[in-house]
Amino acid sequence: MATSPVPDTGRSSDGEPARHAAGRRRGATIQDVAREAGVSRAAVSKVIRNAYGVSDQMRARVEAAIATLDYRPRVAARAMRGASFTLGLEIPQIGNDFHSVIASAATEVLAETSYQVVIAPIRDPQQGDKALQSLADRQVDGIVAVAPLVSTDWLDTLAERVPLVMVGRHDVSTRYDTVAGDDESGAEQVMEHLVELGHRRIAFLDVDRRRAAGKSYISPTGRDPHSIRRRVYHEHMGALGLAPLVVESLGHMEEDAAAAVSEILTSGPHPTAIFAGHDTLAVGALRAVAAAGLDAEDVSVAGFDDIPIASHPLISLTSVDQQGYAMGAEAVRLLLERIDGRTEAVQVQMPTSLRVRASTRPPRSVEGVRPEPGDDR
Amino acid sequence: MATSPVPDTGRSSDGEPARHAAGRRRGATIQDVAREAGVSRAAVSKVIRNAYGVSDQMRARVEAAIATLDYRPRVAARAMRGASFTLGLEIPQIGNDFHSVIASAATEVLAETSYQVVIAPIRDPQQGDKALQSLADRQVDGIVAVAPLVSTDWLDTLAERVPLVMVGRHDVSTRYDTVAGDDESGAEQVMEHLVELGHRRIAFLDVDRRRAAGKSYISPTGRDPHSIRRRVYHEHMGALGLAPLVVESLGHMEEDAAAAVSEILTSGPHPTAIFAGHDTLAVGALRAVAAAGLDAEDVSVAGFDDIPIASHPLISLTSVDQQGYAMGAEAVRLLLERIDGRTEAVQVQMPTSLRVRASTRPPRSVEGVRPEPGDDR
DNA sequence: GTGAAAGCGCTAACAC
DNA sequence: GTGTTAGCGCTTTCAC
Repeated sequence: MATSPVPDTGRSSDGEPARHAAGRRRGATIQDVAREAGVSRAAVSKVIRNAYGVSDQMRARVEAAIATLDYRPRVAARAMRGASFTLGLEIPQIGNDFHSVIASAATEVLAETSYQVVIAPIRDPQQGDKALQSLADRQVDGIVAVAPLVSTDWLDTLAERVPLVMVGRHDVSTRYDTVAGDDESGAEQVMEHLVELGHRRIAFLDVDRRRAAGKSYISPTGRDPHSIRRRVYHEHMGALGLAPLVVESLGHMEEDAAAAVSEILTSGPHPTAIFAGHDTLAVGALRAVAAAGLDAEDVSVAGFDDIPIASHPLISLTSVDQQGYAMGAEAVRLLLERIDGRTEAVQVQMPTSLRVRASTRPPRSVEGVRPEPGDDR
Repeated sequence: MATSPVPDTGRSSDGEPARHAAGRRRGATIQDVAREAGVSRAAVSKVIRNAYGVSDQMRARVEAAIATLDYRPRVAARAMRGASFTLGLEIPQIGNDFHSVIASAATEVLAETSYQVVIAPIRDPQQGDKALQSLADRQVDGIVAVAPLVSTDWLDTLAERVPLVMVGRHDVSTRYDTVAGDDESGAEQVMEHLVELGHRRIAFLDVDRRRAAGKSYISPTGRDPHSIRRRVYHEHMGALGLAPLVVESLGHMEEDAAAAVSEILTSGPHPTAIFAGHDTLAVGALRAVAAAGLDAEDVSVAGFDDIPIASHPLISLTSVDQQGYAMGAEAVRLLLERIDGRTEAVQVQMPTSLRVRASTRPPRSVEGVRPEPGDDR
């Protein structure tokens, strides 16, 4: 491993510096190092890979040469024969706090290994397959993807080529692993909480997936987190004899949700509580509620994921904690296991717990049980 | 470009499927495609690169073969000869909203080109050089980095190897471009605003950079955004004959800032206003203020960057908008220009404007001019 | 323990 | 217009 903190000139000891078309200097190659150290290329390769069969003396010479030339192995060249020592992380939206938490966890776990992470954002939700595919083209040694909008068959095929772990999918595949929250029980907790507070006109805020996904909309298997949360909502409403009301946002962004909620708040009687499909939508809902001059007693809002801002005292959003950080860490751990040879598929489900905060209150009209306005941090 | 949405088996038409050590199937190669189409490898290469000199007939045959085999060029192999068609984006912290905005912008601009983006998070602020270096090792065709903690010399040397654009640095290098906000005027606007409201005990909330950076602390050139903001703060306080008070957070995270601010709020007389070095710190400060049961008339808070949550009515943070999205887009544009051959360095400075919101109020003790509590969205 | 040789999959000259 | 050739920098047998 090179140690010099400054990239060197890459000038090999015995010749002119290699240059690229645009006059760019190229770094030293394994050949240069071998020459400098007076050994063969293979010997250098062994040293940098920590492989078996190098004498201490040779190792020292090679390491000195590496330091002198500030040699750095080209990942592309290594990837052609062996591994790239790179793991790909695919997240649907950069800037989504829940995804960020997962990414942070992954990055941190990987910091203890010799793997690098590259994050590939999906530029277009319809193109989840493209993004995953391009990660595979990049010859990463494994992929963690967060809830991509692709079919299980497609993933199965991809998994034949590269070790794969999915976060936020409940698929039971034999070829890749999954890590997901217990969406069923999480959603139940939300509904029970709202009902207990006395709410009856409860809306579910979801993304209009058909429009968000566009033409290549993947048929809902019913096993994705949002379908489950929505189904549980419907079941509870049905069981109580209440009329369901689904509010559909045009996208996953806060402003999309705010716009959708604004609309229902200004047109006639509105729900007294909103169960949002995830926290970013919930925060957008809060935006609309506050902008309309209303508060939690007019319209309570609950979310899912317990993103960091949810616990902010000024936001204080009731949400379902599904341990995003642990999910990300676990996903990476599973991936490393897979790279290491495991072939049986594993499904992990994280327990959920409801964090009750100030965004959910008994509706103004009802004499319900006052919750303690406790903030859990 | 292959069009089949599903990765195929990669079985070449005339032989057994290539397999990897771990029994992983490998995809078709350019050789397989050439065989299938009955042409040479070079011909296939020309077709996929859209290069000059291919007859329509041959192009059709090749494209059919590509589709049949679901051929996908290996990025690693391409990178060894030509370009990787990948741009690297280096952001200091995944999950920081300002960085996310920049990353989104970059991703969006690149979506219109044939370039892919990979994001490399810095796992350790002390290791900005490592992260950049590893992006270079990955043979990306260019790099956009957000305010890495490295010296200009180091960047100059790196820039000899790969096209480079820095965001949030005011360096004037001859070898790489910079895009930065007008930190000087932005900070002035904040200070003038706070003073005009009647504040006199104004604190500056900054990250304790020496501790955050650790041993490899890069000497402050004074040209980085935070040094400038802090200097302007000191200048204003000095000009008014006021005693400066710098509150130092242990890190860039919201909770670090909240902890630091909590401390000064509970120990004796506290400032009536806090100018935070960036919005994440400001949101953390608001957390501490709210947790202490105080509001904007007790302690006003202003930030820098105008991250999306700042405009949330429940947060309503006064902040300096430096057009993060435009910065990200501009950085990518400059990088593409550089890849295209430009060699003169360019420095872009974005204008700033203060978004006054509810988090800054006249101090309770003062009869100042009430600002309009306008929220700008 | 060490080195020579054979590729990995692709592109860029240069022949034809 | 099309095919042939020579590598890019690395890893990996397999002799020595």
